[in-house]
Amino acid sequence: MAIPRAAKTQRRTRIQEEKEEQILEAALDVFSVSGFRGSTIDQIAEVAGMSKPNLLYYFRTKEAMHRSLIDRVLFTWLEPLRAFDALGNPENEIRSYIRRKLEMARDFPRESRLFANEVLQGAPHIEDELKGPLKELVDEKAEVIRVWAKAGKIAKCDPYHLIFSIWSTTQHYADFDVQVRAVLGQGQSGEGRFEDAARFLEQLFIDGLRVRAVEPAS
Amino acid sequence: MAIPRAAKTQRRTRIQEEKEEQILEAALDVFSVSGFRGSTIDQIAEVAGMSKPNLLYYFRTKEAMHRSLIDRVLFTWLEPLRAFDALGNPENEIRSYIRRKLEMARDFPRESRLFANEVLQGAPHIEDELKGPLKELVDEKAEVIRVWAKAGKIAKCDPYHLIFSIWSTTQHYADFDVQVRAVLGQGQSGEGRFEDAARFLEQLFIDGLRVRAVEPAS
DNA sequence: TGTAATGTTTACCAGTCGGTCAAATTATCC
DNA sequence: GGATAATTTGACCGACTGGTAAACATTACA
Repeated sequence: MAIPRAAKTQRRTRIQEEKEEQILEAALDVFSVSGFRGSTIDQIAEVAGMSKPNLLYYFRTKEAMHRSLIDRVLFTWLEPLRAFDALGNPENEIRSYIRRKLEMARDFPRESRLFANEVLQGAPHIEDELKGPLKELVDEKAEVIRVWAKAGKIAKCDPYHLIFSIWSTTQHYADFDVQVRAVLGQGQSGEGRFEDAARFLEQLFIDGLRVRAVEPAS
Repeated sequence: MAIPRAAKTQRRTRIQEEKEEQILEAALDVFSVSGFRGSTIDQIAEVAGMSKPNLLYYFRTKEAMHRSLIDRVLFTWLEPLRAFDALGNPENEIRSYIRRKLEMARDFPRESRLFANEVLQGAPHIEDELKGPLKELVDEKAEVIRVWAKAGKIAKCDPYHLIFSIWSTTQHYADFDVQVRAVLGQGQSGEGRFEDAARFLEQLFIDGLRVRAVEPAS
């Protein structure tokens, strides 16, 4: 009859898969620009090309759409950090991490902005994820870096702030894209800026973390 | 009689000054958290402790309030970059710039988030400022850095991306404060993280930009 | 092919949004 | 103290908000 709201059945219809995909795609468009509060279901419906009640047939509330989107994107988003390998060569690992994060900023800017908006506005919907899975993953990788530093493979440094600085510098090119373009001017607005950024950041972090041959006596 | 909307008289009343101050203070609170679209006049009115029509007596529209806030804050915000001195010692200048930006992130996080929200959402209200005054200032300082690099005082690097990286790493501690706290955990949530960040970033940038004693032959 | 489940839409609701208006209150200045 | 200008407020407006109800259309499947 009428009542069953999408997910009541055990198996998901082809239509359900397609439409939910379509909706989340549109939701990503809208939420990533305006944040949760600033976005409206009508906007998302229009981008998705369907009526508002139809959206609400697949996701009962605006919050459910947002939640669903966050869940789906978060895992992928942490992939580069997860790939950080304790057994690899430190310089290579750091270089790879920077490159991967930068590629994600280039290829998935909406995902980056979705999180940026959320965190910027106090992370009201993802506090648990930050304090749980995210913190655990960072703790684990920070320990790896700490060991590297202790073994003299890279310079002594605070591993947490190292991770923060890689996050911020790379995501900057997605989150603050408008500003970057404005400052670089029309000429540099192709994808070349990502190449330049990669070159600069790799140099900065590799040289910045290289162990000084001779420490000045203190 | 009724009509005169605040600024019609030549001289501004004491009350006008006070109330406008009070309103902008509240507006900063609200806009910096929710962005323009996500904020409501009612919220601002409540924080400011006055009625909505009273707010609209001083600022005709929500947009006018936002505009006014941006204008007032932008100048201050660029102060550290403006202080960047072409005649100073490169290492000292960079170190000072990092420290000043970090202090601003610590002392004026709302201002940082106000801009972050705005830029993140496509900078619909400050596009002109970005392409005009901001770009000009950055161009000027980038030239300074370029000359330093050419003279061998710091490593060869793209000055624009250097500036971007200093912006992003420092402002990260204001804009993504919730995330930083979540990852560092309760223990590190005092102001100590700014000290640690300063130490790390100064090391990273100074060592990362120091001219290599011997360049490997290429 | 029939029919039950699934999918879609129109019309609508109560609450909120930005903003106006006129009346009431307060400050200012002679 | 009174006239005049400045300030403040409650009541209100039309547009928009998230969300619902029920009728209608389509699909899957026996």
